[in-house]
Amino acid sequence: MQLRLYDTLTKEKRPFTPLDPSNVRMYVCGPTVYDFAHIGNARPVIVFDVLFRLLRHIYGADHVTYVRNITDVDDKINDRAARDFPALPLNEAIRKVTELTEKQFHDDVDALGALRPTVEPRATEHIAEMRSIIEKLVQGGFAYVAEDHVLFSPQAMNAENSILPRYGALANRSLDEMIAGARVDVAPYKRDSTDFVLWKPAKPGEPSWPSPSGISVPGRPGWHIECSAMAWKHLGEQFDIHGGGIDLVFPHHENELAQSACAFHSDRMANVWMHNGFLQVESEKMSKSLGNFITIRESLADWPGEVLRLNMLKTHYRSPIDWTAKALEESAKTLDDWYEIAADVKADRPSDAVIDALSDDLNTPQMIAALHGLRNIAASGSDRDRGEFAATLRMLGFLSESAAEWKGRKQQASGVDAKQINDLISNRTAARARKDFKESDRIRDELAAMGVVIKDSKEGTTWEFAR
RNA sequence: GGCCACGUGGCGGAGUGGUUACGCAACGGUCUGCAAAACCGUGCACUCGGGUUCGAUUCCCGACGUGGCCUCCA
Repeated sequence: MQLRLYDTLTKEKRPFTPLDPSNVRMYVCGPTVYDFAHIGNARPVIVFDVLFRLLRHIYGADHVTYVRNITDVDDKINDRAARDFPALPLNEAIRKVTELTEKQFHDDVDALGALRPTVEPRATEHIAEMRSIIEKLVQGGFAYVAEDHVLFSPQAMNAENSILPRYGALANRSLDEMIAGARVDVAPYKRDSTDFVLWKPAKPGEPSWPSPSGISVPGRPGWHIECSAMAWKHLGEQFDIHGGGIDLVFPHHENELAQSACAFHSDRMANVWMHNGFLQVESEKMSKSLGNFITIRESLADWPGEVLRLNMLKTHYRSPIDWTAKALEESAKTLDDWYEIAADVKADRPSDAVIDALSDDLNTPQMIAALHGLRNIAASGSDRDRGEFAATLRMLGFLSESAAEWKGRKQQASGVDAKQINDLISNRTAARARKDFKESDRIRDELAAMGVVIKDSKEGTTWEFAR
């Protein structure tokens, strides 16, 4: 089935045609590394990992380039560095914060079953590219220097009657609306309220670099220019897919698009703009003030990463998702079942039904329905059926452990001694053999109190942990 | 205030102009000393009001409700 993707810019689902099938290129906005990533940050990581895997399946693993940046220059990083490492010079403190946070982020997303992107560029290593784009924008008349800042002018962009896209097209709003809706104080050096910063002077002690466009004092980049620079360096002037959270549509992606299109005199930056919906926790917006702020790290203490992964995919990526304990329990139960059936099976080839579901704009709920179908066939079918089920799950980033490892996690988490359980079960079996059902039921209750569920079958008694 | 998205059965959640989503829970059955597990089966739906249509949960208009963006945010 032909891959179809929904494009935020044109607001339609349409067939995906790569610019170059031998090198399909995708850029996704990554983390700003100043603290543990939260469960909301996990959504784009998982969603675009699934897309990455699908593209690799369709075009070949060596023919997809996935770039996810790391933003390591930001006020929040500076604040954190000053707070956590007050004794160090700021630059050193910043490096400590970004290195530590980057490691945390990698550990977390690895646990979620996400493949590492092809390239993970850091903003601070692309200052030259940023300066180069800024110079182009100033020379082209789209940006100007004012009080040691460089500002981009959306008005100038829209005044030019050429192939350039209209500023505001991605967020679907006009410049007039933005001017009318401006609610922040406009900096005095801006010509228009809609102008945004490409480069600004650094405060003393902050990380800084030589400025572009003849500005004599050192400075630092604005937020949006980073992504334009990193995408250009690693994917070229135009590429196939640009992704991120829906909250990035405006202003971040609108501005990125404007910068790149104007700098390269291009009608587009990416062919498809994809945005994942927001995540709520137990029907409430996640926020520090509500106290329902959940980090990936905290979630991983309660659930295997694959449970979080499956849970995330139960909802279509563009819809809002309500993150609840109930849903997680359900996901855990589903994975227990899948592990039992397929974890120790030799993988065959992935199922077309699942590829087809994903090819329809990443319809992961449909994909899961297809997985349930494969599961039922595998449970009573041939080794080949189980091989197909296993291969499909592995392609999607599941079944990274053996069935024993998976089961062992729960035992470990419960702190219960396996030998003690087996002894109790032996005693119960003996009691049942002499028809002492009062005693056998007592033992069963005792095990239940430990969170152990008994399963009797013709072959004997097995047990597992209840959730 | 402006812009946008969404409103499906007890819960989660796809999809479709006329025909089964899927999963969890529930209920019935098989099995069992009784249960659990497993397996088989069953029921339950498309916010409201108009319109278009032979026919709308699906298209259009309106109302109500929920969420998002407009400011750092995945």
